[in-house]
Amino acid sequence: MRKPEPSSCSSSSSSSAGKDIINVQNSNNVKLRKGLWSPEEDDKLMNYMLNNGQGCWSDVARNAGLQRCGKSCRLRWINYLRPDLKRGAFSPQEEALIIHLHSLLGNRWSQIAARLPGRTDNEIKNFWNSTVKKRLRNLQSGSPSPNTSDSSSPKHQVMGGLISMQEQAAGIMPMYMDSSSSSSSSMQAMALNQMVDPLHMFQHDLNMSNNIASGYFNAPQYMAQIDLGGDDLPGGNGALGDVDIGFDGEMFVPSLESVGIEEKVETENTYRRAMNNNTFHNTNNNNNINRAENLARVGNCWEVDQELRMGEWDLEELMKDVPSFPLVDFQFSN
DNA sequence: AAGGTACTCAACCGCAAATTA
DNA sequence: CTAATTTGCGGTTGAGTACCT
Repeated sequence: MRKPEPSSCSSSSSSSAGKDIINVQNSNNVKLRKGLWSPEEDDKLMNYMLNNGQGCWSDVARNAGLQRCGKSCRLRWINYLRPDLKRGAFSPQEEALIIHLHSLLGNRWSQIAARLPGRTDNEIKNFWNSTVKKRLRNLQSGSPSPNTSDSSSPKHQVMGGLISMQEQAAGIMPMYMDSSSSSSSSMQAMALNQMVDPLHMFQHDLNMSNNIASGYFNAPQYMAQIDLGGDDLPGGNGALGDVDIGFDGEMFVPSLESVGIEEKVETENTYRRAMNNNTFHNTNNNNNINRAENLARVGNCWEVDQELRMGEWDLEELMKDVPSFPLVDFQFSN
């Protein structure tokens, strides 16, 4: 282990992370550009990657004729140019899953991103830091989120539902809501997550919008195979509203004092096992296989069977019952 | 319409792990 | 085995933009 060379991408020629184009020199006196990528640079990198695949990133930068360091090329490809990237706002399911995964994984953005194909760790990190963190803060202070006032956008409808849940939660379990430390943030998210169960959201979303749920699984079939109605889950009573993501019913809030992480995970696992065994595994179709192959061909950064480990406990074991998104792609038709 | 504030997101930095020579 | 290099990650910054007063 050693520090990177001063001439590398982390050159201290500028402390700005801003978007001005700044030229720095590497050890070969070749000027390296920094800052925003031009469309021409994007084209060069895209063409090179599609034709040659991923190799050593410094070679990519050189061979593609880019005056960028390899690190910059890698970042640009992973966060912006990769053909499998999703665009647009996070779906309610993705949002719920992020909250859920963050409660399990903390700030391990790359591992969270690995469960959300088409999303990058940077994207998720930004989403968390700007949107979710703010909501947790509002929850902590008890003040309503400014976002809740905008009920016109679908995203805000969903998150408005989230907020109202958070506000309910704030009165119930204030002990989890009073610190900005990361661990406490995780606890907040966990507390939140106990009510914002992604599976519950999946189920409700399917209930109310089978007509728009498309992609790799058949929603009506799913409903027929497993009875996971809101009444079956500890997070809801099945009395679902028509706009918010179904939190307007009364909430069952488990005692947090009595539910540790392991218990919580096991409780959730109980519900997820049936789901995974009966539904998701049956949906592994050719689309997914081909997609995975294509991604491998262009050097994609996530792997379907990525092995996950965290600290001293077996992350894979912990995560095995969390729906794996490579098997379920939420694409909504217009 | 103008100025101020809040928010988003692309891109940077530093560090550490992994890999290669 | 060691040093050098590459890769990957999480934290942070700041320009651009949307929203508010």
